[in-house]
Amino acid sequence: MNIGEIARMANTKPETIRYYERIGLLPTPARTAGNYRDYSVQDLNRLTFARRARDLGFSIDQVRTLLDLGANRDHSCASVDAIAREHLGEVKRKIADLAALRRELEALISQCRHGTIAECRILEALKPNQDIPRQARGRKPAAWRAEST
Amino acid sequence: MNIGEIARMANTKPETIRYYERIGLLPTPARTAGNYRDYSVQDLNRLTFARRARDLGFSIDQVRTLLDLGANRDHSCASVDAIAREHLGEVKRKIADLAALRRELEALISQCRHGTIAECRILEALKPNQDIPRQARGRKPAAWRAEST
DNA sequence: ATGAACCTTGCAGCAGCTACAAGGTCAAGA
DNA sequence: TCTTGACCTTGTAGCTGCTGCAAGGTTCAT
Repeated sequence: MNIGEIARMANTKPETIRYYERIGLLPTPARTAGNYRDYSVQDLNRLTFARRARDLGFSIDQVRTLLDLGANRDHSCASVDAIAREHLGEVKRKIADLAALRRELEALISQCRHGTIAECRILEALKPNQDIPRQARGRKPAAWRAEST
Repeated sequence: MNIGEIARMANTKPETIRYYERIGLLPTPARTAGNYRDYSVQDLNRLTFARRARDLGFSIDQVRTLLDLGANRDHSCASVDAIAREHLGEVKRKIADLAALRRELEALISQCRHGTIAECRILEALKPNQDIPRQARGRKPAAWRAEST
């Protein structure tokens, strides 16, 4: 198979495959007489595995490790489990972070009174809160000013 | 204020501030006799605003727009609202993608039987499904893009 | 023979910083 | 006064994971 064929089969692109080769995630393939990359079924399997793991959000380094682990058939799969769990942990953390973010944004947006910029609560809420002392915040907005591009 | 002081006050780093200046997010500041950057309170406010917006996940471009919008006090704040809503939409989409991912990972991990690599279900599940008969079972979650923040 | 559709290499770019290196400046202590 | 060390300056390269482009080579059909 040439690079375009394997790319279609693995649902990816030639550029990505060459990139994977460059960073050592895929072995350097055989070459045809015309210097085209010539891939085997093993190459396709390795690439497909890598793509699937990437789609699940594993980092390139994690994919590399998973591929390496897969080579030792007698080894315990505990390390595989550990990598998956670690990744799951990261995903959960990201979800929590984004959920907090969503709450903040929703609070921000819910304050919009659809007036002018001068009384915009969203911008207010983003502002440095140094001079919000006791009064309502509308009074000293010149504290920050944008100058143009 | 020199760059280190303003950095501490805005809870960021000199490198970041110089970067913001380079990309035009912050204006070029005054300079001292010794060619040190010399920041005003306005600079600090602008930077603090930018950092807060960035912490809430707004892109640099969105921050730039928000800052520009903030300059026209008479303008309607509808565009500010729109940007915030758009960002909220992105955040929600990301949360949904990550939630799908989490379910897949949990399914993967729950299959681990703690045996050898040869019988590892996690690796199995990641493998090219070329010998999974006729059921087209190749779906993947929405192509989510991992990112840092 | 010619043209399209591929392939090759190398390099630049995206976001949003971060981390150097090699030198200049400044305030404090001996 | 001199020296130390903590800052500052510029410029440049690196991070992740690709993606795109340019300039040229190959293959295949017509």
